[in-house]
Amino acid sequence: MIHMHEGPPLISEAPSTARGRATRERIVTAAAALMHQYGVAGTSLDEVRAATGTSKSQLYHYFADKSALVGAVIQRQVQQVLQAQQPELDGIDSMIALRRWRDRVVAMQRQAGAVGGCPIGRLVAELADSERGAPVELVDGFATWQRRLADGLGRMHRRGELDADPDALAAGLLAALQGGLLLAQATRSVRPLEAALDLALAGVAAHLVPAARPGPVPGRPHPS
Amino acid sequence: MIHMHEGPPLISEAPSTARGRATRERIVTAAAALMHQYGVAGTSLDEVRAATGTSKSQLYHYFADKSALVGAVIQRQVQQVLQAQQPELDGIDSMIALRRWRDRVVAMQRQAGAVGGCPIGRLVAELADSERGAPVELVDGFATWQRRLADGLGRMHRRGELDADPDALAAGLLAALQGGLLLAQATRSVRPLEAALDLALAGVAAHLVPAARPGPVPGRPHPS
DNA sequence: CAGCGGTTGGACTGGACGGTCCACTGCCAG
DNA sequence: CTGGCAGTGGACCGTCCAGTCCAACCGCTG
Repeated sequence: MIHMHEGPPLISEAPSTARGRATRERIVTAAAALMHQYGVAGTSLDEVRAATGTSKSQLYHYFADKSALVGAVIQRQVQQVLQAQQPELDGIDSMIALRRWRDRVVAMQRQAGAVGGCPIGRLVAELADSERGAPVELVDGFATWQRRLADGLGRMHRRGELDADPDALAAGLLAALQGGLLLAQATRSVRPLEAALDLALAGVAAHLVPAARPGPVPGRPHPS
Repeated sequence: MIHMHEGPPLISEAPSTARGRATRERIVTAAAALMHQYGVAGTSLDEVRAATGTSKSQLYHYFADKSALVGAVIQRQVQQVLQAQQPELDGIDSMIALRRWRDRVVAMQRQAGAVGGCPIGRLVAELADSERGAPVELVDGFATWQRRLADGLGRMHRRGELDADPDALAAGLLAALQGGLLLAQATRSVRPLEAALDLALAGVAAHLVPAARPGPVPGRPHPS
């Protein structure tokens, strides 16, 4: 079981030369790929070493210990995932944009051979501990991801097009994505992912205020 | 990395006395609990041994190797999960029944301290391999779970109350549940689970045929 | 009570893995 | 050219862990 460290720095060394930075980068990249495929526990430092053509001392030169390396991998994956959807994620304030995002996510998964779920999701499942929960970096990753979704939804809400809590909808969408990816990974097919996202999108659409205009929907107060 | 075995039996011994069966049972139960909490890789056989007050030779008397034990744990967890929702899962053929199921699942998670996701989900995340996917037992577990949901939905569909593919809806619901549990585990709160299920339920409701109404739905022959 | 199969205890082994240590090399500043 | 420091190579250590082995034990049946 790997526990994320807490407390004092433990930042190990930040490389000061270009070569050093390149090596560190190479290590994190390879480690991220290996851990995505085989899991954190299933990836040994020797494998990372072999995959990068580095030596043991370099790993420990740039990272205090394995959990520090895992921390770096987490940061990288969070950044990577968010960046990959950046364009579609930025301005989700209409059903059309939401569908574009859906298509993008599905396409990415299909391109990846419908194999291997969300890197963040996998890390959470593996690293979450009953008493301390998941590492903060991961929780934060989910949080900003959800916020990005909620931002656009919030705009729709403020425009009076949506009559539900944008945060809850965003959480639901994110959950649908994660669950869809999990099932997709299990069945090695994108179908469950599509089903999950479509169902969630239908749920969002159900909270659309029918006409921009007239009168409140029966039993559902119209937002100011 | 643990791989599930395939090929020849490898069933090890089935206990023939009551005492033997009790011991085997004790081992599987404890192993399931440990693996749910710490993951498969994070649970050593020595820990299982200690938790059950058994000896190494007993573990290897009843299970060929660790992966056989994992297989038994999987079977147990699948059965356990499905059984826990049996009553609510059995006749999901109305929105009311669907909500009852939702409430049941949320209550179970809340009771568990909003900690630790779905046992099956965790196993899938940890054991799924890029090239061979998840162990069949797990995929089957998901499949029967989804079928249970789809059965009720199918009845609604045949009654003309639902205008969508019951299988896709079931997959979406299951994904929402899994994703919701993952987020719940990360944030240690049931909120995301509620949000996920509510959104999915809204999605199902959106596919309800407006009036129960007489006569065939357009384009969809009414079943005899 | 003798024998036997199912069951149990626990020492032992070989290898994997995280982590340490020290000697060396390349690069840049003075 | 040279001293020094970031960067590198890789042998080595202690621990953990899956899996092996054999000697005992229990409870049944003949």
